[in-house]
Amino acid sequence: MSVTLKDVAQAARVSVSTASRALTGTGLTSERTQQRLTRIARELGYRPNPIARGLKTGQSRLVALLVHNLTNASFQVMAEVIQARLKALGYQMLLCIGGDDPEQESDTLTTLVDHRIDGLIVVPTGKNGAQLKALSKEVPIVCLVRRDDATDLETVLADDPQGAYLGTRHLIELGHKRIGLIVGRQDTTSGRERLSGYVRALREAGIAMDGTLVHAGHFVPETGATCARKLLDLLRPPSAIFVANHEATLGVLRVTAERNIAIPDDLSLLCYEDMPWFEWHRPAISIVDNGARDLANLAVDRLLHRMDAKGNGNDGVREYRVGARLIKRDSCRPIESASKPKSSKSKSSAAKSAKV
Amino acid sequence: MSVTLKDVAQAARVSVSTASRALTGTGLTSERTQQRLTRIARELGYRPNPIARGLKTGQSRLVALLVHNLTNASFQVMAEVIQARLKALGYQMLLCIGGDDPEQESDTLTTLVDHRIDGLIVVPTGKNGAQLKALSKEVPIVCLVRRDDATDLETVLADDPQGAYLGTRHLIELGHKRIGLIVGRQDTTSGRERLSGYVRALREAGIAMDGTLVHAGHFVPETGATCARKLLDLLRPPSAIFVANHEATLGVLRVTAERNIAIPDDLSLLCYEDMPWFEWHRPAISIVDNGARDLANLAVDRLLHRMDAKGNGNDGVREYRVGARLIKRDSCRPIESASKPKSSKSKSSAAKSAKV
DNA sequence: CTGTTAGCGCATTCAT
DNA sequence: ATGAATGCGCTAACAG
Repeated sequence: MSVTLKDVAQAARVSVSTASRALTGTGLTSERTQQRLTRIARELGYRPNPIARGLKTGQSRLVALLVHNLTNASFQVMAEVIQARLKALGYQMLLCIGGDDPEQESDTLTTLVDHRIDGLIVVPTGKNGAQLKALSKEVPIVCLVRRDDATDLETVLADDPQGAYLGTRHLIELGHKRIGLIVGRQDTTSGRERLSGYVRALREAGIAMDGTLVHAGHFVPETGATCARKLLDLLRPPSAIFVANHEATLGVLRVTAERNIAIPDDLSLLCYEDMPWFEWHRPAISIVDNGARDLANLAVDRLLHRMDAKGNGNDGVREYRVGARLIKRDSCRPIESASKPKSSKSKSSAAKSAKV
Repeated sequence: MSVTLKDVAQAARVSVSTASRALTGTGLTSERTQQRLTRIARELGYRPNPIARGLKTGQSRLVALLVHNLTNASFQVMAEVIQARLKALGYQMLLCIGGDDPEQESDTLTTLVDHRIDGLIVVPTGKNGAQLKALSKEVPIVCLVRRDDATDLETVLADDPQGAYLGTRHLIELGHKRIGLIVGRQDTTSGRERLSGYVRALREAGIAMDGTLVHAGHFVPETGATCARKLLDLLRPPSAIFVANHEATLGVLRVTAERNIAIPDDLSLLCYEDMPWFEWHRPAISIVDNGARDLANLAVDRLLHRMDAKGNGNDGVREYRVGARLIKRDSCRPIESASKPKSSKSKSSAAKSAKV
């Protein structure tokens, strides 16, 4: 079938090992044979067999990325960035989609080490800490976006406390007092941390926390719809909603569309994590940018570092943070007076009836 | 490090070959030893080494998917679907992103066969036909979404002629006579075919084709912006635009937003290929659905078929089509009279000022 | 600097 | 039905 090292060696009338040494570029061969072998290999169209090499060396030039899905815009850019970086380094990316399901994650994890991957970047569900910890002895692992609390792995996180704080403070500065929060599950790093940022901003502003304004839920659009309805059905609905659960954003938008709620006139809307179309949506949607691209790059950096410093175990493990940024667009607007909660409501219903 | 077949064999006091036979489930062992070995293997936590197995068998349980990017919504769902299907069958998916760049494609292709992938689903750039053809002798290949004209590979395509026809006819039925078309590069299957569908619908309706209304361009948002501007700057601008170049959609939206063009009042907009947010956009954007999910499923089906019928070469190669569907939402509206282009314009500006 | 030998983990042929 | 032996393609330890 394909041309092997043996073929090259024979053609060059040297032993297989000489050929190997010459082509792998260990300086253990004479300059001349080195060049000669390289030439012959090229002429013959020799391509080393990574499988055979892997069997010997225990390496595969395969690096896996395990994410929950590809619908989440952050995961998309991370996958693209990571794949590009890895390919440039001669690695192939094994992309796995775990669906945020612990069982699938566990499953995938084992098959991945079976395949002798050289490294792993994983967005952990958080339910397979023990397994992850065990695997980390076999292969360098970097956790991305979420921490797995049961482990002590190198971890690259967004600065969610800061991001949520930034966003909430922005809304407060615009005069909003009743700010609805739709946030991710509280058993995830980001879920907890974004809530904490929200709470801190409120406290700093001397605004009493109102539990009815905060909803935590699963990472699906339906969550957004359900929570948005609950918020808008409140006796005193919020004048702004901070959607800090990326996946829920579509659901929220659906509800505001259904109810003909004008943004930002009737309601200010701030979302977490950018999507390409947020900018073209009307109104353009203001966001807290989590820095997906930089997160991915940093994760690759850290992984490569650990892959180089091979065998160092979980030595010098660290947690990294990539700062968030507020990107103001057109979906948030100032509230003039804080003392007329009715006004906004009547205004919206007026707009509604006018439209019908 | 990890437990090997030898370990299992020793623990069971049998030879390695017996262990191998028992565990791979060739019926060449006694029922009893079969079960005993299975049990012991499980107890020891034995996991076969795919690398070693691959070296022997020439297979890897790896199937590659090569797409242009993950920004395109269709590619996202295809990647998700394909990965899910493959994993269920015990394959790992190698996701590669080629950026629609022939050189990258060629590069990736060779490394993939180096890795002895068992199958390949590829969205070809169309510039590496020869290579693809050669590789198809080593590994089953299915082309997806685009055909590579220089090859005769099994190919799964969307029914773009039909889809474009459907979309164009829809606009015509709404009374539009001047329909702008922004379509993909004409050196791609989809680009050519969508144009042809547009042309056919026009011809059937007895509408003369106006070259200034048709723009073909690269698959990037900028294309959409550029083309939209050209169309709107026309002395007699179109009353509807059919964006049949998925990636260009954002660019078109940007321009209409910039110019405060109301959709569908000032301009009807129809897009090709769905995106999750099209439904929540205001107005909700009507689309021609290319059936990404079904395309992916069919591609996997065909690939598996060819992988089973191993060695059959390019025998019985076929081209498959997945039909398109029109999904009407709110971005297209009927034109009452063909002779009052001014009316719609003044109306929209009235609406606009009313809102301000 | 080069050739010889061995072995990675497994599947498979040939014996028995 | 089982064991012994061979080799997939490559790298590395060991001689020379």
